[in-house]
Formats: sequence, structure tokens, C-alpha cells
Amino acid sequence: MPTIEPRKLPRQQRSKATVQAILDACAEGLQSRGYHGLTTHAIAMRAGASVGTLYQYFPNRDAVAGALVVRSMERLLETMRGALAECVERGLAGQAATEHLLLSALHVLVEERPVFSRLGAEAPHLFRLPAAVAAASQLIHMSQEIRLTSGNQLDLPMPEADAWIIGHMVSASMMQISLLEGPEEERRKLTREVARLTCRMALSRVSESSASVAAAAA
Amino acid sequence: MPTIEPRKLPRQQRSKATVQAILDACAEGLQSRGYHGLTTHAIAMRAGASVGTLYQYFPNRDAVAGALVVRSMERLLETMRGALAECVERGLAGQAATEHLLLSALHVLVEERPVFSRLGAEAPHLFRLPAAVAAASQLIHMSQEIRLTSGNQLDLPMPEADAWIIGHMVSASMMQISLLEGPEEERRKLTREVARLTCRMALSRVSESSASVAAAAA
Amino acid sequence: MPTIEPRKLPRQQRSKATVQAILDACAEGLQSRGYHGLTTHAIAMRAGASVGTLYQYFPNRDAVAGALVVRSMERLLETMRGALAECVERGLAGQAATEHLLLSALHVLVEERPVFSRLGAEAPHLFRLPAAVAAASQLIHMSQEIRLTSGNQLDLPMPEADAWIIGHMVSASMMQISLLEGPEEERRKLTREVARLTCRMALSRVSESSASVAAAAA
Amino acid sequence: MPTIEPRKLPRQQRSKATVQAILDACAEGLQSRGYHGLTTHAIAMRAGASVGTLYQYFPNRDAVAGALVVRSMERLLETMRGALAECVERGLAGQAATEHLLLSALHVLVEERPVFSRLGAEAPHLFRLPAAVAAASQLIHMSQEIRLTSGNQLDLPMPEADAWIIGHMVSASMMQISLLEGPEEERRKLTREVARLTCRMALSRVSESSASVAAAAA
DNA sequence: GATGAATGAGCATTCATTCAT
DNA sequence: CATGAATGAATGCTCATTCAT
Repeated sequence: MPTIEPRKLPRQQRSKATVQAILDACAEGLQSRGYHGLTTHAIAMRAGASVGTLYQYFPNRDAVAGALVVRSMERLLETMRGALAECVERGLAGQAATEHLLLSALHVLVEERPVFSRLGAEAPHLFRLPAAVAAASQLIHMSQEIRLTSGNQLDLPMPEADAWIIGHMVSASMMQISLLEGPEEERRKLTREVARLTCRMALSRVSESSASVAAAAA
Repeated sequence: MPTIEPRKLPRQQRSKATVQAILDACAEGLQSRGYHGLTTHAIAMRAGASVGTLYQYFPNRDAVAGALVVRSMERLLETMRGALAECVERGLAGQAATEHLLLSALHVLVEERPVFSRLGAEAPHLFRLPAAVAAASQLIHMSQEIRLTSGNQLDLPMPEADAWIIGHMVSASMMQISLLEGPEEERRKLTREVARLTCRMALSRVSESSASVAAAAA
Repeated sequence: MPTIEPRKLPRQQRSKATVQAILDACAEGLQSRGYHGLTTHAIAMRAGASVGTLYQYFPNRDAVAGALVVRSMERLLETMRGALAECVERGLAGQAATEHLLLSALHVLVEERPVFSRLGAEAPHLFRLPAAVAAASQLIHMSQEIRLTSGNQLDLPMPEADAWIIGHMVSASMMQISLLEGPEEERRKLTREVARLTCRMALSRVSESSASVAAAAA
Repeated sequence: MPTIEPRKLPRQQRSKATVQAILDACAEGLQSRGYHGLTTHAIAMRAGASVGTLYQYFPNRDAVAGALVVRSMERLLETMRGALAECVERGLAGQAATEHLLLSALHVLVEERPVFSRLGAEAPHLFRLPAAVAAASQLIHMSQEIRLTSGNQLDLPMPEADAWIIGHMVSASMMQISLLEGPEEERRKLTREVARLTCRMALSRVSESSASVAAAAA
């Protein structure tokens, strides 16, 4: 079980830039060749450095990708914090809030596309790194806070299952949408739809009695 | 771009068995070591053959995995066809039909878990093979046929987007559910929830006018 | 702790030859470049094979050297067994027997020079492999048997220490002698001297009483 | 063949301390990781310096180890000179002198253990550096001087061979003893035995005629 | 003088693929 | 048809050495 902890911290200005360049290069390489097809030489070269330099800051390839995951998760977290603050500030709620939050998330997902889609699929273990898990759990805390804040009605008969399903449905949709290559406008539209449908799913329970009648009729 | 077409068709009975054994071995190996960690030697050995034999039927490793994908897709297609026939036969509709269809799909997804989850993530290009695409498009045809058959009211303002989103949401959920390791009952329950929520999403548009008022108010 | 066990047994005639060629090449390479300077590529090439072939039979570099050590130890054991039998057969004893045994050992030491000197110094852990240890302990058994057979008088006041010292002195001398590059006659002469001195050391205790007086006086 | 000569002489006080610290660090590292496992970075760090500093005084890694060897050889030489003086001063001779000399040598061997055992095995070429050879030959001169001084009777039929063999036997024994990890008392005891046996070997020639009779009888 | 960032040749090892038997 | 021996390009990683600051 090889460690993945950063090998040494860059002290000088020059080396800090190098480390960031390596992470950027890793993300770019991920996009075009996937994680398995991505060599440490390729990463270093794209970062304008040599392999040796890469290995001075990271003990192995996984450590590079792991650091990238953490950086992306933290960016997502930071963004969501900001978005939540804006919701509160602007008094957004319900579908409007959902939409704002989803669009904010989408923005990061798009920017960090290779990290979330490629690494999520090819190296899911990197998302179980302590730092990544920490960021994820803070995100979850946030989403609970959102519910309380917006005082919504999500107390359902089978709440965990629903939450689990809806959560996965939404995140899967967002992931798929983030993969669209077209113009941003397209993604924005789809995100709005997801927000709308999500709210429907969540709220549908309220009118359970009447709805079930319609469903049975269908 | 090396070809992936099967090298030669097994004519004799024995050869057919060998090819099937290789595909089975590939699926098993996929489960335990992933596609990247799966070597042609390992596949051949597990199939009780030698590498040479494997290469007599497949031009390269991707061809083996590709053939496996196609086999799994066809199994899924076959199953869904059967399930649809049963819906018609038993006069199922609406949520009941959705549920039956999803449960049928789930059965295959679970059985072919390594193919859909491992290969879907590590080698998505294999799902773009003509034969796999063909099976997939037939599945989509079927789902349209289902709508018609069940005479549902899915003609929405932005129908493709909705269908796209709902389709992805559902398939993502099903994929996740298929990965659950617990007792089947658990998977069955979650699938029912997905079916219910799916129907809600689909039907929600009907009451669009009134709902949009509420949404706007929120 | 990487394993060192042979990876697969050569079944066909061709591969058996390959494995022997690899061991021979390893020994030769050891001679000229030492263990640290010896690369697997160099071994394979010198053996007329490719790296891949080497790794088909040995899991890593240490395994190659380890197998070589075992082969050499077994050759030494085999030779010593034969030499002992000859001593008995020809009724040799005392210095004559010692000389014959040492000369026999020397012959193997010279032939397997790189193994015993280079590996003994640079990779002593290889001599702690089970198979090597087994051969070594059989050698020790033999040397005890020799004492009994020749009925010599080595029951000394501090026998283990003496045996330990004399053993090391002798083996060190033999090792050094085996490294001499000159004509064999030279080595033979020196070996005779070692035999003579060894017997002196061993026998000196006999006249202990008188000697110790002198020693105490010094 | 890269030079090994020290790059520049440390003139200032501070520099001298740095160089000594580097040699000490090298010796310590040798002890724990062997020469092959010892990196220039590790040496520098343990010496509280940076690689750059190390390379300011030594042109390459071998030069560091070489300087260490020379320092140790000189320490050995110095010690032996002192011990010899003491023998003369105290009027020691025969086994008593031998014992004193061996114990003095042992003391240095133990203190410089990593140099003599690790480097002796892994990098014997360092002992062929001019400065190291010079120290060694002075040691040999000394041992001849000892013979003369102690007026012993070592003018044998094949004197070089005997000296060579006995010398190697003794030094090999001392090397082994120096490696013992136990209490010093143990080492002292064994050294005494070596001294005794050595004297026996050396003196045995005297009683050649009578001894050979006994040997033939055995 | 001292520092540590950067370099890149070099090594062990893997594995898809070929082909003689 | 089947076998498994042989191949070698490719990859992750190390570490002695250089040099700008």
C-alpha cells in the first residue's frame, strides 16, 4: 500500500508554480487519454518539466491524480459555499435556489470535467482519500443546511432511499450534462430542466394521495 | 486503429464452447481486477485455454471485451423484449409496467455487472462498437414503442431534453442499484421507488400549468 | 517483501536450456560488473534471450541470483560428498584428508567464483534462502561427520569458539585463494599450506598443557 | 573513469566541520542502508547540509566514500602505531604483544565497522585509492617491523605464502569478530583465541620435524 | 558559499502479441 | 487446432549531478 502523501512541499515560488502546472497538465492529459493512458512522462512534459521534477513533489502517479482530485473537490466546495451564500443573500428558494445551486455546481463540473468524469470512473479510490472525503462530507452538510434553510418538505415515508435515489439521479444527470460539448446555453437549459424535475420529484410526495389516483389511471 | 472484428467464426462445437468460456472468463476477471488489470494470459488461463488459443479467435484484447459487451447488450435487449411482451400480455401499464420493465433490466444488469459497470467506466469506447450501438438503438426504439403502447402523455414542450434527462437519470440510478451487494429484496425496493419517481417526473408535465404557478411563487 | 520463488517451471526442452543459459549469463555478468552493476537486460542479452523471457521464469532480479546461489551451493555440496567418499575409499586422514577436501572445495569455489565472492559480499541475503541454507547445513553436517570419521581430537576447552574461528579462518582463506587469477599450481600450493596450518591449529591444543605454561609466562 | 580527488580543500573552519559532518553522515548511512542504498541526498541531509554543498567539496559519490575509507585507514594506522609503541614501551612480546595489537586493531574495526565491512564488500575499489593503499602498505611495513622487533622466528621455507595466508586468516577473523553485536567482553575473548591460534600457526614451523610426525600419524 | 529546484539517463518490470513446435 | 516460449516496446520510478538564485 504505497503512500500517496505529497513528498515535499514546494518552498520557493518557482516550485509552487511547477506543482500547479503539473496538476493542470494532469487534468489536460486526463481529458485526452484517460487515466490509464496517462504516463508520468506525458504529464511532466506537458507541464514543461521533467519526470524527475514531478517525482520530487509526488511519490507516484496516483499521488498526482489524488492531489488533483482534492484540488477539484475543494474548488467545488468553495463554489457551493459561495452559491449558498448568494441564495440566502438574494432570498432565493425552491426551484430558483435549486437552479442556482445546480448551475454553480455545473460550472465547476464543466471546468473540472476530466477529474470528475475520468477519474471518477477509472480511479474511484482517489475520491476516498481523506482530504477528498472531508470535502465531500462538507458538501453533504451543506445540502442538509439547504433543506433546513429553505424549510422544504422532504420528510418522506422512505426518506433515505428517496434522498439516495434523487441524489444519484441528479448528480448523474449533472455529470452527463457536464460532458456535453456543445454551447453553454444548451447545458444551461438542461440544468434548468433537471432542477424542475428534481423539485417535482421532491414535492410529488406532498400530493401523494391525489397523484396516486392519476398514476393508477395512467 | 486496430480492427476489433472477431478473427474467425468458430465453426465446430468445441470452438464455440471455447469462445464462450473466454467471454465468461473475461467477465469474471473484470469483476475482480477491472479491465486494466486484466491480462490476456489471465483470461485464457481462467477459460482453461492458452493465450495462443485466445488469439486464434480474437485479434486483440479489446476484441474480447468488445464481444463480451455485445453479448451482454444482446442479452439485455432480449430480456427487455420479453418483458415488454409480458406487459402487453398481462395488460400492465403506467407504474406497474415501468416497474416490471425496470426489474427485468435490473436482473440483467446485476448478472452482467462487471460488463456494464467496469467496462462502462474503463472502456466506454467498446459500447460504441456497431453491434453494441445497434442493440442500444433497438432498446431506445423499444422504449418509444412502450410509450406508444401505453398511450402515455409524454408529448412535452421540450420532449427530447426531458426524455434524455429522465432516461439518463433512470439508467444512472439502475446502474448504481445494480452495484448494491446486499440481498435482492433491497434492490427490488429501490427499483420500485425509481419507478414511482420516474412516473411522477413523466406525468408532472400534465399538471404543468397549475404547477408552474406554484413554482413561480416559490 | 517480494517473493523470489521461481515463476514457472520450464516444461519444454527449449526453455530448460534457456533457464540454464540465464543462470550462466548471470554468473558471467557478476564477474565483470558485480551484482549492483548487473542489469536484467544484460543478463538476458548475454543469455541470448530477451528480458521478457527472463521474467517468464523469474519474478525479479533477486530470484535469478538466488537461483544461481542455490545451484552453486548444491554443486559444492555434491562435490564435497564425492570428496568425502573418496577420502573414506582411499583411507585418507589427517592432513592428507584435509588437503583433499580443501582442494575439492577450492575447485568449486574457483568455478563459481563470482557467486561466492561477489554475491557473498554484495547480496548475502541470498545465502539465507531456504534452499541455500539447507545445502549449507548439510555441508556442516558433513564436516562434523568428517571429524567423527577421522576420530580427531578437537574436544577443546572452548570448542565452539575454536571451531567458529578456525572455520572462518579457513573459509576466508579459501575464498581469497579462489580469487587468485594466476595458474592453478599457485592456488594448489597455497591450499596445501592452509591445510597444513589448519591441522596445526586444530592439533595445537593437544600440547595445550605445556604451551599454556609458555603463554602464561608471556 | 571519473576522478575521485576531493574537489577543493576546505580552508575555513566551518568548511572543515562540514566535510567531517559529511563523512560521519556517510558512515552512519552506510551502517543502515549499505553503500548501494545510500544516496547523496541522504548523506547531505544527515550532515545537515544540502546536496549542493556536498558537491562543492566532492566531485561525486565515490569521492565521499573514498575520503571516508582513507580517513578510516589513517585512523587504523595511527592506532596501530600507538599500539606498537606501547608494546615496545611495556616490553610485550609473543602472544601478549599479538593480543595487544589485535585488540587495538579490533577497537578501530568496531568503531569504523560500516567502512570496513560495508564498503569492503560493496565497493572494494575504494580501498585501492592511492591514499588508502599508502596507509595499507605502511601497516604492512609495521607488521614486518613487529617481527623484527619481537625477534620472532618466521623465516619459513615459503615465507610470503605463510604471511599472506596468516595475514588473511587473521584479518578475516577480526573482521568477523568486529561484526558481532553482543557485549564487548565476547569480542575480547574471541580476539584472545585468535591471538593464541595465530601464534600457534606462526610458531608451529619451529617444531616442524616433530609435528609432521604427529600429523602423519593422524 | 549555500541552497534546493531541475534534469534525464538508466533500471526493473509488465504484458499484448507472434510464431515455431 | 492448441500450446507456451519468446519478444520488446513501453511504463513507473530513482538518483547522481548541475546550476540559477
